[in-house]
Amino acid sequence: MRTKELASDALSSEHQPRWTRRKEARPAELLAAALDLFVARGYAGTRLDDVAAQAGVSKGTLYLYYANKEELLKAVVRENIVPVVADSQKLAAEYSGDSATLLRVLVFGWWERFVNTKLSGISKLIVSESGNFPELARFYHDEVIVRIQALMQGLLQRGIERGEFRAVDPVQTVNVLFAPMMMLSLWRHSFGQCCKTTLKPQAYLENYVDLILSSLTHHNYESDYGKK
Amino acid sequence: MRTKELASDALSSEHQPRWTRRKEARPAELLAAALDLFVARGYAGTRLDDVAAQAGVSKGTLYLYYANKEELLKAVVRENIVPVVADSQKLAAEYSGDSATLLRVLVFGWWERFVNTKLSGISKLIVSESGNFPELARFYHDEVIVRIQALMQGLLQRGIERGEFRAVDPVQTVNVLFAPMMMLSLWRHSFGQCCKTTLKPQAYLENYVDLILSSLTHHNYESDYGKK
Amino acid sequence: MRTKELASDALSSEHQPRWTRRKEARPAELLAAALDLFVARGYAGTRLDDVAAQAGVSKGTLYLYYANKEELLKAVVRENIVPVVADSQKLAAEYSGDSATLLRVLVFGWWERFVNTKLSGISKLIVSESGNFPELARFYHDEVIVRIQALMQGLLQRGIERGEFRAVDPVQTVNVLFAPMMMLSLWRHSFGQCCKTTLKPQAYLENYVDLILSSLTHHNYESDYGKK
Amino acid sequence: MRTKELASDALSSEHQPRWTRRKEARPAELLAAALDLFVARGYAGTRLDDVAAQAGVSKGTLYLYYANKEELLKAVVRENIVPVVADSQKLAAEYSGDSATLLRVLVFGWWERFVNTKLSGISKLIVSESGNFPELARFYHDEVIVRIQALMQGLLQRGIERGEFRAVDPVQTVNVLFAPMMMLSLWRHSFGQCCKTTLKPQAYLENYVDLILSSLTHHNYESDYGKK
DNA sequence: AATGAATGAGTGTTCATTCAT
DNA sequence: TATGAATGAACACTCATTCAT
Repeated sequence: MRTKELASDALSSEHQPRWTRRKEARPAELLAAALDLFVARGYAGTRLDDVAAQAGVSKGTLYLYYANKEELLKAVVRENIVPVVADSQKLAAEYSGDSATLLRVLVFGWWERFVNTKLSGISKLIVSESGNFPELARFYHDEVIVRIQALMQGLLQRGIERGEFRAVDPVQTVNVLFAPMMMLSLWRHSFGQCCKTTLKPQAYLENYVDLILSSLTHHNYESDYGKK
Repeated sequence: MRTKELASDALSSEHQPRWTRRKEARPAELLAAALDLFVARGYAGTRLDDVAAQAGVSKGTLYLYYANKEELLKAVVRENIVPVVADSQKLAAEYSGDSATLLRVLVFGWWERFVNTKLSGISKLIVSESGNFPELARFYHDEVIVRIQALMQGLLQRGIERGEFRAVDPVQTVNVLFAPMMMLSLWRHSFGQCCKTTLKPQAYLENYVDLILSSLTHHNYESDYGKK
Repeated sequence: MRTKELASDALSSEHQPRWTRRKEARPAELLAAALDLFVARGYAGTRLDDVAAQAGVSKGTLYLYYANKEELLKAVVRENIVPVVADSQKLAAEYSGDSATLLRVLVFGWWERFVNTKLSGISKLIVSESGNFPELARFYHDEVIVRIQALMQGLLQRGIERGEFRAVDPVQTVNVLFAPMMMLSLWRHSFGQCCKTTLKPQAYLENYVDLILSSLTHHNYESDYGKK
Repeated sequence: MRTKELASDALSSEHQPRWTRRKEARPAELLAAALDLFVARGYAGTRLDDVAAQAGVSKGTLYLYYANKEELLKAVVRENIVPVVADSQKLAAEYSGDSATLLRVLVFGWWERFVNTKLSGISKLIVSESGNFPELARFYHDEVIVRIQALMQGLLQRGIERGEFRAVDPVQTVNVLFAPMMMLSLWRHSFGQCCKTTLKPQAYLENYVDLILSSLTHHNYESDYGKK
């Protein structure tokens, strides 16, 4: 084994044999397979045999990269979450137009880059398995949900400050604003898979934005917030 | 319960019967135990041993009432769902005041009778297991979700007809209106269990109703709906 | 229930109410059901639930009459075997004609009263379960097989003494003579149930008798028996 | 094997590997263990734990090779049956002497290579379990019984054509000829195991052949066959 | 680095048996 | 005598994990 390593090191600068390149690619393939299966069948319903098979490796190989099933799940979540937040934050920071449009852009951006993607399956997975893996849920909550909500909260404050939105409590309102996005993610991976449903994402999102904006621009509405 | 225990304690020193004939009570006890555990640990994570133990019977007894684990799950769902819909519909039919107040009453009614109850755990369960039990999800969708949405849709139409609400597309809007309620149910049984969260149900619901009503009463808002 | 019993007692001298007669009939009904099911499904494959159900009683009742499953099996065998041997022996004792005809009569008698009857299922059952219930097999061997072979042996000796049959070793020959009868019983309850087979009982028995008689009446055949 | 054991003994004081890679040998070992136990205890009475233990592996290993208990049984039957038929047919094809001797050779050949072997246990097993596994019985019937009977039928026709045997109906007679062989197989694995019996295989077979030949060479016997 | 044969604890399910009524 | 609810030991089968190669 020692000699083998030395030999391959010696060769690696000249040409890349297939297995060397795959060495780095393995985790990605494994995570992709795991993501698919975890989302499709849930944690318990996913057999590592199948993950390995779908990734084109043997079951033993899986254990070279991930200590056990739980670690694999954590890796799936971690690896897929990092880009999400970064994307969102960049999107928000770059924008400089009016707040209503920014809301629109954000919402449809999330649709394209998250909800309409395998990534939304992770939300579903984490919600489903939160009972068995609380730390994972906490991780996801802190790394993803909190940040997105912070983003939304910033948007609300920006709109209020610029006089575009009426004064609402940004902290509490954010939870409500967040709900339809989260539900859309869960819906697609639950009832969306097995029921004939009237919910059409585009129309749903249009209505969602419409509802929010009509509310936020309703300057003479007397909410409870102002009074307290 | 207290008196019962004392009474049986007084007698128990002589001999403890292995079991008591309680055919009528059994199913309810079993379903209660199953509901608790399914909600807490998910389908796969729930052992029938534990369900039986929590119900105070042996594992074999479980099979006298439910053919297998899946049937037990189905029974849990079915038995707990029937009253929900009835309650909701009665609540709506009885009301005759203004639509805004009706919305308030409905929302806080659901909170009290569903979301703030074990029943919301069923929603979580069904969403989580929808991949493994699509029929069950379909059943829940058709029996619960669709009916509640129909209720909400009726409310919207009522408000529009009475001139209380501006004209929105009732069919699409309903999906958005439904989202925060559904999310609250899921949230309580996922992140609500393991994360420090700013989400406080009462405030959340207040804001939710506020947001909706401010939108629906914003008569001079130019939505896309009216234009098409 | 109390009054019912008293009433029926009072009436019982005049006519037999159904349940009183059934009290004595129970074991017979149970044995009949058990015979059917044991034969059809084997010992392990027969559930006492089904035996009870087919006999029209509850499972608990079964245990009032038979201590356990094994005892039930033994009873099935014992109860059904008694008449068999008696029948056979009476049949043989009564006959006074020529030995060839006696053989014919015996063979076709067994066919009618044993092989072509549920009873042959018992043979199959005992052979099948001999590994698990050796005592039962021993019992059957001693009570049935040995006696029938004794009968046949007597027939052979009678034929030889009367000069109708050539001299053969009665003890050893009997085993061979017995084989086709036994196999017919087993065949009907095994391959006869599931295979398209050329074996037709009537023709089979005709050929069997034919073969034996042609051999036994072959006086100038030089067998090994005479020489040793 | 000897050297291997010694070598491993020398090393074993340090650590005993949990298992050794023996993929090629496993099926044979498992089938041998299964054959033994199925024959000894019947299908239901055989625990896969025991099969695995007797084969020196864990229960899980069994499932690497056979999908379930039924498949294991089928494999036991299939694997052991193939050589039987081939042997029989070769034996018959090679012979060129007189038919009586051929009969003798065949009968004692079967004794040595089948009846006096574990293989006869399979017959017993299949007869016993024919009710639960009809397809298996059918398979055995078509692959083994039918072929052996065809062999015997050929022998009869050969003898008749060569004038060595009197004219009998080969089709029906074969069933009778086959019976004593089959019964001997069953007997050995049933009553032969638990009863003091006069049946001694050698003498039994001698008498069997004797009976058949004396019949077949009884040229002036008036059977029913010739008359129809 | 990669394999895949082997493991064994764990769980759903069955069913003979018991016993309060 | 009869019931049938309750039991619990037993067993087939699964699958995450290990490790010799």
